[in-house]
Amino acid sequence: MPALSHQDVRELHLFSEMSDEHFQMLMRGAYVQNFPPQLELIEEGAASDFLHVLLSGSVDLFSSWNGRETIMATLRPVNSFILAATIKDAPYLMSARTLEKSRVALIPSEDVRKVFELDNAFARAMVTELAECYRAVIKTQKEQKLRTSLERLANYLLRHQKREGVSHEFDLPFEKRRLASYLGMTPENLSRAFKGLQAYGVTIDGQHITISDQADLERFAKPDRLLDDPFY
Amino acid sequence: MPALSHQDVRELHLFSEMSDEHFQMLMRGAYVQNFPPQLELIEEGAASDFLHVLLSGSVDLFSSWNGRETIMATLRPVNSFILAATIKDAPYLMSARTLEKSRVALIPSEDVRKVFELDNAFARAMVTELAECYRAVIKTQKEQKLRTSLERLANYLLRHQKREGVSHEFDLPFEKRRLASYLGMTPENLSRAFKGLQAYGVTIDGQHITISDQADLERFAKPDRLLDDPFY
DNA sequence: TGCATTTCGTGATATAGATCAAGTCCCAAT
DNA sequence: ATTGGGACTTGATCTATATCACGAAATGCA
Repeated sequence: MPALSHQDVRELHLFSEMSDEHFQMLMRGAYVQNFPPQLELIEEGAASDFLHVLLSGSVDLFSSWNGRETIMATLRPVNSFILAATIKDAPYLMSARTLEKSRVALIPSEDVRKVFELDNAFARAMVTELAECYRAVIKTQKEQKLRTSLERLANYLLRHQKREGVSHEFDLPFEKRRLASYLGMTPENLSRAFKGLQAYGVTIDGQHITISDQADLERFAKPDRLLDDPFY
Repeated sequence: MPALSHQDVRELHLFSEMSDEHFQMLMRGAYVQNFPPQLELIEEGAASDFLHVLLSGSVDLFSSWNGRETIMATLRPVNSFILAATIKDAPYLMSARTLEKSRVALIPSEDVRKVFELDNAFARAMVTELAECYRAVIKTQKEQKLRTSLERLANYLLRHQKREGVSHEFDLPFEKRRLASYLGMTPENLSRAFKGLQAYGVTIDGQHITISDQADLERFAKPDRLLDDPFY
């Protein structure tokens, strides 16, 4: 594993507090790989052999049952994923695939569990990480159950706007079919939803979004810190 | 906090591995309270003052937004709840209310965070607990997104049957209106779903369920260890 | 430059489930 | 015994969203 990637991993909260010695133990068996787009990294049901850390690119977590499939989350760098399966030594509950060309660090699960027993700072960082993951899923589930697709889109736009710095114009970060899946709706309905938001001053041209009446959109979207604030 | 309740809490995996000294530190500020049915113990958005441990009775975790409300989970004793909010010192993401007369142990969040820093075994137990909670939510979300209401009911019946020992007859553990909410559907639709399952050999008389054709029901329900096995 | 593929938009229709409105049954209090 | 309320059922709509079908636009590639 090249030293540069080490540094990226080390800077993650999950790994930043542990001792150098234990970090080296983790890195010894770890390696970094470049994956092409649309490659399945993980299949749900398989044993968790590696803790994954996404260094660049992006990754979807998805699940299937009885021929149906749904996207559970979309990950951006730098972030670890499937920590819970790794630490419990349990099968993955979700599959993962790259969306674009991506660099991923693979750390053997066995090493993670061993170092977890040795390093108290690592164990504590894991508590924080898992608590954050837990809360993120709860927020997603709340949003899915409590908001209509139009409301989810409106709030997504407001969140994205905030993330990018508060300008009234910005571009969508990925294609609409993926945005649709991420928001739990079909591409067709996403089209209609964008049309529906025109009534609240949202115009769209290709990937480019313009929010002409911020107050009106917010009045409709009713953003809520317990659902939309990433730090809560 | 009476010694008997101490014992119940101590036996939870979360508290069983820590030192006696640190357990006493937690129990010193803790107390047990009896609550009547339908009492709101926690309101979402509030600061997390106490880690809760349900000793007897049952509790619903639910959320609201914009006048809508949804049940996120139903808890049975003995279990802790809102651990993630407590350890992150963040506001509750869900509200909690008793369903029946319930005994709950309240442990000051500040003490939990303090002991978490001192006791390594406690920190590690927390990792396990949070990983389990995380996986439980993921399973719920998968089930909600991938299964229809009829499929959810069918699988619920199979899970409940297994939990109670594999008899072909059993009683529902709570009233149908609550079961409906738990399964993410309306009471009306639950009625219709029960009728729909008659085609697969399920008969219902009041609270009493009879599964006359186990194989047929399983063929329809397609239970999956990644969704339905509580230990995965 | 031109062709093929994919993405996007839009209308028509289908479907799962919610909501609304009665009506039945059961139980508990008077 | 009578009454009243709650839980449950059932049927009739209503609504959000999915699915299907097709044409237009954009994109990539030879």
